[in-house]
Amino acid sequence: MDVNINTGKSTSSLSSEDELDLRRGPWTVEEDLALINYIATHGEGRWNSLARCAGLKRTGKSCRLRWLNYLRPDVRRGNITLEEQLLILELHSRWGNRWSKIAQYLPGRTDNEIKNYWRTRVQKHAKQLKCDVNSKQFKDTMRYLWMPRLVERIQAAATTTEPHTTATATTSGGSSTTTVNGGPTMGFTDNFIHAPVNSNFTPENSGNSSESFGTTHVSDFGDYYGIPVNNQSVSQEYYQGNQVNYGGDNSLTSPNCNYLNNQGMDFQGVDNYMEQNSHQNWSFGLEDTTDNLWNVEDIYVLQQQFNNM
DNA sequence: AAACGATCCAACCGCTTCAAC
DNA sequence: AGTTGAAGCGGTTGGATCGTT
Repeated sequence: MDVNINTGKSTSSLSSEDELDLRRGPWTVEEDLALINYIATHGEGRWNSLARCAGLKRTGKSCRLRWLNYLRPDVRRGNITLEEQLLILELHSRWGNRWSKIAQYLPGRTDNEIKNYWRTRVQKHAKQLKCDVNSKQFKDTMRYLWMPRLVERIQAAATTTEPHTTATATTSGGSSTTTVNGGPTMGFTDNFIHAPVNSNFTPENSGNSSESFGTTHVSDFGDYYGIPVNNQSVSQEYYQGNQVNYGGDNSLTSPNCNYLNNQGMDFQGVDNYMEQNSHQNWSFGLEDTTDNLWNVEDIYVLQQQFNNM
């Protein structure tokens, strides 16, 4: 029986693509170079004819995907940073699985990458909490626990980056600002964390090393409980008061819901900022080197809360 | 060292939307 | 208005890698 060496399929059941002897599966270095060189000369678009003209035995679709998700010079590699996590959570809470729309606000990140992050990390936490990722409980947990924690971690990490960078994170009287390397601060109308633009980002320095961004390692969340912010253990304070109250009126408060409410944290501010700065890369590389956001005790407490609802 | 399971992510698939004619 | 091809999008898959036993 004749078998197509690329697809492994019997030639008797070949599709039109197979008949053209189209390749599938992982791209080779030669294919990548051919695609890059062709686009460098002729530009992108018209993917089917591009694939033919470039001498690639691939579908236009495959070429487009390879270019957009991997070869494009501005594609950012490496771990999703804390700020990016925060953005993803916020934007997903608003738009759901609109990955490409979300990706528009994370320069250099592809919809595919964000989608993978969501499926592998966020859904994993939902699984740990034994609740559906689309349930109100989990969404509330994200909004009132996870996201405030991310904000704290961003601030804490920014603090610990000094004096390696000029990062500062201050909170006083309900305001919070973060500035790194003298970059512009985020123009949130409220007191959302002010993250700067990383104007130094290039594909070359976008490796896994957080050093490439001039920032320091962010510790595991388990260790996070000891990170002092403003000369006090915010996280401990946070955790001690960490009792989510689900009122009969569906109101939901938590200690760091206080962060949201008392400090006037209003995600309209995120909106405003993103509208103004969507063309910019605003991450400053506080890579989350772990997805261990919850420790065992967290999960237990949350499960208890869910069970009591 | 080997086997196994879990996790990650690049790539594919099918469907929808858009634009040109 | 209808058709067709290109592009975009979200869901899914499968192989590579990593961690555990």
